[in-house]
Amino acid sequence: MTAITSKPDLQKKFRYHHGNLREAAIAAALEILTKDGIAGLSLRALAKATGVTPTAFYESHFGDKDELLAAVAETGFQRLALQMAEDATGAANTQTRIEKLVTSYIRFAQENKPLFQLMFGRELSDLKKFPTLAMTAGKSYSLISAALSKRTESGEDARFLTVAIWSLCHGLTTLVIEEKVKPEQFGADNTEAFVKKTVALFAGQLA
Amino acid sequence: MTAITSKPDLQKKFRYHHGNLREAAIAAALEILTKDGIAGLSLRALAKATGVTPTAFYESHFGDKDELLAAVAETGFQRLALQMAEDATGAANTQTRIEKLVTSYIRFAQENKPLFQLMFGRELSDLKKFPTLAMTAGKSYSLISAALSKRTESGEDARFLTVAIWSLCHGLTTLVIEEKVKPEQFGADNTEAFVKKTVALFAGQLA
DNA sequence: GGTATATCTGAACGATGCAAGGATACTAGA
DNA sequence: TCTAGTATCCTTGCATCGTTCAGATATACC
Repeated sequence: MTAITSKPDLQKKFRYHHGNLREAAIAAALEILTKDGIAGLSLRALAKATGVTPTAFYESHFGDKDELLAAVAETGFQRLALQMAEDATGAANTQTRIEKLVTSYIRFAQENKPLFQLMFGRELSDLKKFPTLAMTAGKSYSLISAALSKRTESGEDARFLTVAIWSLCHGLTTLVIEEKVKPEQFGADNTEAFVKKTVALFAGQLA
Repeated sequence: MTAITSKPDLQKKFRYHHGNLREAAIAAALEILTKDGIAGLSLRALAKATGVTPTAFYESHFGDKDELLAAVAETGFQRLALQMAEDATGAANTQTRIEKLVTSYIRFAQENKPLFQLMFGRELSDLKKFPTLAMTAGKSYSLISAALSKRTESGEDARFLTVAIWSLCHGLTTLVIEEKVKPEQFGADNTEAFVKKTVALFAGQLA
């Protein structure tokens, strides 16, 4: 855990009855998520956690349960981008930078499985309804893209490589999380070694 | 569509009231799935479609709704493996065979989006509960694996390459389906061209 | 034909997301 | 400081969901 969320006295600017229910709801949702998974994340459970009635979230803060989930997912994307940026600092060259980014991505998914499932789940599928979410979600994509743009001059090739690496990264992560692929199948002792070996396949394109 | 399922008179071996409700339920579920998505696939809707009471599925055919979903997903995996095998027949070499397999995978997901979402969704996450499903799901993996084993002698490297390609394949598919990545970003006119370009990255390892 | 068993029905329970209208506490203007 | 206005929250209630349980019914077997 090591809750990143600061104490429940966030901004008390708009403090009426509860005092910033929106932020409290998101924080409580993240806790429930790690404890009981997506299935346990009901509005009633959330209401009990925040000391409020199940219908208190409507109209004022979230128009919908999906809007709430979108807000939670958005903080998830922010954390992911943050962690990736941190883990990739001080990378010697493009290749090791990509390695670190991908490894960080997988680690985040493993340590925050339900949150990751929510972020890429089906309930938030139509991004037209959540434009802010779509923007935030693009941050981790931008990190990979930025790492490549240093080496590849042609915009065309850079975009191609970005999507390819980002696909491989996301695919491996998903398959590992859902246990469709087990680490034994990697042909390597651990995930990190596999990632290194995989990224090495792109080495020719990175130089 | 083009229902692969043969007429509703499957095996009438165990025909009691309805006559092979299990197969009828799966067939109806596939129809509802393509029409209304996973959200519309309720036991009550399924009951109405098969002319039966919502509780008729329990005990005798499926112990659970998840068991029903698992059965539906299993036929999905069967169809996927079948389509991939068909699409990859007559491939000149390993590389084009991989290309065709990956392209077929993506096409299946695009043409059967809700089914694909169910197959790799979160509700069937713990495969320990559905051992048959896990086996069937491995078929498409085996196709890629088999395509590679012709060229790579070392089992170690073959497994590594299989997971890498299968990850890239699944990742791209997922991102495209959930519209996290749009075809414009491919740097290519269509999906097929992108796949070819991507697989070409592995070319050095395939020869 | 009679009995056992597999299969299906009917009613009901608890939980869910959500809509509508009333209550309450905060803010702002006088 | 008092009052009006509004944002926030509560209460009640509805439709739907998966699921359980007791009983009805059709099929299979002898």
